[in-house]
Amino acid sequence: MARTKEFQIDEVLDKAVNLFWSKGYNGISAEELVQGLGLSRSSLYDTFGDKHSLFKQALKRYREKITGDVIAHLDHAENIPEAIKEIFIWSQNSALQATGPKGCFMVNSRIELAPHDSGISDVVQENWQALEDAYQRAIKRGQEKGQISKSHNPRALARFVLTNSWGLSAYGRGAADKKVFDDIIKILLSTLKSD
Amino acid sequence: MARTKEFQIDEVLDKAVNLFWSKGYNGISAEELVQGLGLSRSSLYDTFGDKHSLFKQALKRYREKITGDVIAHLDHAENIPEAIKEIFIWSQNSALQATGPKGCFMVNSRIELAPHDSGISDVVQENWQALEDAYQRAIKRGQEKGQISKSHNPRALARFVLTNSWGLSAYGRGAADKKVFDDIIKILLSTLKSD
DNA sequence: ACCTTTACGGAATAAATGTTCCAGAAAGGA
DNA sequence: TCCTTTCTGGAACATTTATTCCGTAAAGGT
Repeated sequence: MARTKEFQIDEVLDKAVNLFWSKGYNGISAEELVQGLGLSRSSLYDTFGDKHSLFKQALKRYREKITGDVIAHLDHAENIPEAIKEIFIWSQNSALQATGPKGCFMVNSRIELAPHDSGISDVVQENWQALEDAYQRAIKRGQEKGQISKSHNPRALARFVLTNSWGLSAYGRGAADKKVFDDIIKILLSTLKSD
Repeated sequence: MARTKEFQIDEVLDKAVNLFWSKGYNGISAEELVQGLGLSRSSLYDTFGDKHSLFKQALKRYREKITGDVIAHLDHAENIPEAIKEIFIWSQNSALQATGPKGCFMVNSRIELAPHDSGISDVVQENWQALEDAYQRAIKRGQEKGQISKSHNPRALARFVLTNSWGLSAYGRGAADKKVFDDIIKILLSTLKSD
């Protein structure tokens, strides 16, 4: 055997997620990545391949960690409207905090790269579908429990919730007003419950 | 007097809008701009300044033409829910067409640049505010006419509509399913009308 | 017809970007 | 302890990028 790596792959990948999430694929340079990730150029290329390959791995890591958590939250929820509200509040908090990357890494990547990069588009597409399915399952259970209106089918409502989530992700990427989040969350929940 | 320009500034700006809208600020090179705009490098820099300045002018042009049209449409509308529906159908059509830039140039720019570029952020911010105000005016008239539910105030509903519009803009930037647009439009309009 | 002003085309430039390469050092097994 | 493996730091590379410069040509007013 030989020398072992001086870094944890997942830790570096988490840093890569934050860097790409914050500045985008084209917005960050190889030099900034080397600085931000804290390992040498050669280790970076040996371990993760080129910039595009690193980006894709970071995107997949986000899919597992962040999106995975949201899906788990929905799948374990008892009170569905409350669970959805919590997800939106979480998004609101991250938008209003001074530090940390803004918006949603998947939405950002879809907008920056999806039209011209089918490899990235595939990852982003799977992420939307997984979320749509998770919302759909949760909303269906919510309807069976009488927590959510049955005036629209679960699939359509899932897409509706997700569209609002994406809209707020885009909004939260710029100067954001808490009142806008409050308004959206309030109306969205009243739409889910009404009937 | 001296020689006159061989191009129309606004025509070039329209082309610049399409190029930046399609590939983003960092995604397009100066070389591609020269090719796509059809004028020489020196004319380009003499007339519009550097790349960043050209981008800002393109963004402002979009604000006048595209956003301006939407606001005018809302301000002249008699049937408000119908007018809103038309705007969303227009967005749907552009997303489903094979050609042409996808999504909304303002949303794209907010996501790519707003967090790190205050000059661009200002333009994007003004665009959101102008649209929010226009939706607010229209929805207020709709409520007075009995076309729109009064269970939420016009400002909150305006923000809600705009968030859905932005969510669909992000969605429409990748592979888009007509059924998703149909679902969102249907639920959004039923939310506006219900009481 | 001339002269001033300004657009034009393209070469030229300096900086930044993504990537590779190499020599040395460190780790662990034999 | 030695040897093999492979990680590491940094120099080096080719390419691309954004921008400037300059000689030439064209337009319009006098």
